Amino acid sequence: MLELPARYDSKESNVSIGLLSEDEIYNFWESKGLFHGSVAPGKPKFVIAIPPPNITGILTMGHVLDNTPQDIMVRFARMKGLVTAWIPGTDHAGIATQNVVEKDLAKQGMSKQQLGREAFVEKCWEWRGMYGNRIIEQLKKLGCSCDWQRTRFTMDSELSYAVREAFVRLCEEGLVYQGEYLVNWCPRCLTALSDEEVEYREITGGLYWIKYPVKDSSESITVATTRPETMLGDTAVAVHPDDERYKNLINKTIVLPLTNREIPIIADARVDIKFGSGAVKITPAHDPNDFAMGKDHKLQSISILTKDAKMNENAGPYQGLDRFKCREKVIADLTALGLLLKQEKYKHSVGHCYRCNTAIEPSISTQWFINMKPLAEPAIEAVKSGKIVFVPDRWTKIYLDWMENIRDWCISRQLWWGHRIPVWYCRKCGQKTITRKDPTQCRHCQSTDIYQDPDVLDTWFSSWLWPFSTLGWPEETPEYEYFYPTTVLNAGKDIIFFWVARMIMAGFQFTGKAPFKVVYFHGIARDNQGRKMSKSLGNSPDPIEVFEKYGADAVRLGIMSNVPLGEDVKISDKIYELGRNFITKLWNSSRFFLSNAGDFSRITAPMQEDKLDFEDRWILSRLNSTIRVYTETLEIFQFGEAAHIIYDYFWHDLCDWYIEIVKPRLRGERGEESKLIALHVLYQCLQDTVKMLHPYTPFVTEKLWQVFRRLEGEGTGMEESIASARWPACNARRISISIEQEMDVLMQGISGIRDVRARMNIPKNKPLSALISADNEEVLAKIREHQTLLKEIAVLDAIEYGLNLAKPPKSASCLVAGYKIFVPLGDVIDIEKESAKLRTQLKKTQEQLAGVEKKLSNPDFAEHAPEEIVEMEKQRKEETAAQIAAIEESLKDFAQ
RNA sequence: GGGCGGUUGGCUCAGCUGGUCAGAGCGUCUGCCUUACACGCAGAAGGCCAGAGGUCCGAAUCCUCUACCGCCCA
Repeated sequence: MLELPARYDSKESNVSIGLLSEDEIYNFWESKGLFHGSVAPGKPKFVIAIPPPNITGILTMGHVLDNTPQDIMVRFARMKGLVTAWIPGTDHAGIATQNVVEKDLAKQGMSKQQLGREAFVEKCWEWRGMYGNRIIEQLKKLGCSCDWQRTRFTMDSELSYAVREAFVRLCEEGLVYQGEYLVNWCPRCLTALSDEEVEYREITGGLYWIKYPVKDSSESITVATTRPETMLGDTAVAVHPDDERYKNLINKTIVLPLTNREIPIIADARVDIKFGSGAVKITPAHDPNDFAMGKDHKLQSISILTKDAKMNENAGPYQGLDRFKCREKVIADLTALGLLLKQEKYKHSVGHCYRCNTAIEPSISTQWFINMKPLAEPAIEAVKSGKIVFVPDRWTKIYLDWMENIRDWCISRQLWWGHRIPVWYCRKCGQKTITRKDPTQCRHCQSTDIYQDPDVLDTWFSSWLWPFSTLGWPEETPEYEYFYPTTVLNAGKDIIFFWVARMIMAGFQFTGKAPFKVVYFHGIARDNQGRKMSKSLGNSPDPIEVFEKYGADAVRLGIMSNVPLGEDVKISDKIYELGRNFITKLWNSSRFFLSNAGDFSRITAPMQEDKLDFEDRWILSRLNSTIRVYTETLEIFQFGEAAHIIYDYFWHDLCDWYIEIVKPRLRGERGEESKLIALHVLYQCLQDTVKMLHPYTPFVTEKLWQVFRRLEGEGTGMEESIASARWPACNARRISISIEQEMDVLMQGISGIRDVRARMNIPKNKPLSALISADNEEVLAKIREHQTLLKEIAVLDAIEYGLNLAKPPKSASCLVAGYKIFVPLGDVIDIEKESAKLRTQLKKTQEQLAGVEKKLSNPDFAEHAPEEIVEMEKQRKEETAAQIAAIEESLKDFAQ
């Protein structure tokens, strides 16, 4: 017999009895190649392209939350017999990586400029070689069953080739353009960003009211602004054309304080009359709205900032000052001149760089853009028509809103690390050459005096190709042919625009197909105070440490059983404990089974249908109902709900009831055959539970699987790993509502008797006698049929049955639906407690009755409600009334 | 300013195709080391479903409004 330790330990390894640690189990899986999906044309498949974590990343709870559901889906699919491929990999994270490597260099007193572009990129590759796979390795600790042979990196040569192809194709179709526009500029990272890479945050700043004098006049106009320093770049003041206050000033000239530049007062309907003074300064070079207005009014754009947000030569005496320092100085100077009329606290949202958190500086520069409208069309259609489904579906609307108002995508970045833009400029003719292969001469004038665009492409420009670039596109490889389109995309709700939307567009644009059928959105990991877990807050525990303490299984199960669909999850030690406790329970129930099992060969024979006892049929019914509902729930991605389903079945049905009921049989009290049947049933229940749990808790289930397999021995057909075991099939013939109801009636009685013991402080093991009374023979007969079970579980030494029995004196009563149990207690009875209990019950039941009567006495109810509902209520009324009578009768006994 | 999500026992959440729907886990209380499990067992207490109005024979569940919390987009 195999003795297992009393507690499951995820780190324990005892190879001699076949117990492996989580790490060893993972190695076993890998060595068997279980996660590799082979191309098998015609065979059903399940494919997920991982949202590639970036190479600078280390595992966070966010990744756990992101990858666990994927692993559940993939393992579930694999066990259902589909060819599965979960394609892992990383992205190169242009800004983030460059920042990290630069920081490293800075420690050595070096800058990337000193190093030069080529050497710097070389450093980045080195860095990537050293650290770029950390997160991938950590995913293994989590248990992720990725197809590691298909691991990809966005800068692999094949994927770079795909990026190149995509860019050139877009150019060929005229969807890419270059131009000078106001873009989001990060003065820290020194690059342009797309609109999505800017995070807006509420800032309490100031609103400054500045008096601008009108030329050759005593008049003046007051503007209100949150950025006074930009007045150095003002090229107009705008008012609303209908604003009576300023009508007479339109077209007059302002002499701009501090610089004495002359600028016009213009009228534009976009000015908000209610904001500030109603007059706004226009700085086209540093504000998006002003930029638009400047264009329409053909205003000059005066840039007053350098790339790193210091004042430039256009700022005159302020040159060299940092933008915020300059603001202070400008305010001081205006105050001195008496031109600052008012200064008030003001809340407004300010864009920040999503990588370094620096306030974005809108600034004019030449960048590359994609014209997105044409790309959006099929992507909109696909979601509208249901070709692609979002789970939960409320994201559909958010997606469509964004798509229908899509703006062009700035794809050039002033970085060195990334895919360099494949555009060459000719110094001779000034024309551009855009090609799939690096050119040696200008396509237009054949000059060899050409140079490549220094910029690289947005990292997301490679990520949006991920579902097919990882499969070999643009080559029509067998992998691409078979695995594409993929099945599901799993995504955090925070990357819906960044990634999901763009991938869908790329799918249609480049492959003509939707890249996946379903997008499953999950929420964000939060701490128990509800704050988003983040590196900067330091409130995200290191998952690896948590795995050490609780086991990866416990973390997975804990988190997944607390995931509201598509909502954020509050993560705390409590939820790991939930997982751990459950796993211990699983472990111990298996231990219990094994300690009774003896020779496995006796219990793996086909089940003898006619020998099954009532409780055997009951638990098999429960098992099969659970298989059915659980499977269906997983199919629709309700992972939290599914976890509860399996939890309830396993803990409450199997452990609390079945195992307890069957213990006497296992002790041999009902003969060897009965024991074997019970063992047989228990084994099936356990084994199916273990299988069903495998997607959630892959390690412990594999451990148990190996134990079972060892004991079953060769030749029983057990797969070498649970990862490739067959998903339990629901045997519908085993499901019996009537058996489940019958059991329920018994359970109520047993609970009632236990309650009596608890109330009266009667030890569990002290046998009691009971009288069971009902108003019809049928009920009594049913109960009598299960009297052995009842006696054993409720610890009764005698049961008397009778129709409408009178309550014996000094007895406690349990009033169960359909029958009554009296437990004579003699002097042990605590009359006070017993009557208190009965009184509360009476009150409650009377309230119920009142409710039902009210319903029934309403003539409209009888008239409008469906017949069966009326019938049900009538029946309920009778039952409740009978219940009340019973309680009153019991109470009478204690009246004196 | 627009949109979305939430508001259910002390905490975290289920339930929301309207009629035993008021549930679970944790926490609390009582009693148990009952030979699988104290990361356990048995039992109990605790909410009338944010507020107001409406639809309906009937609403936590549908509609409207309000309040508060959170998020997204301008």
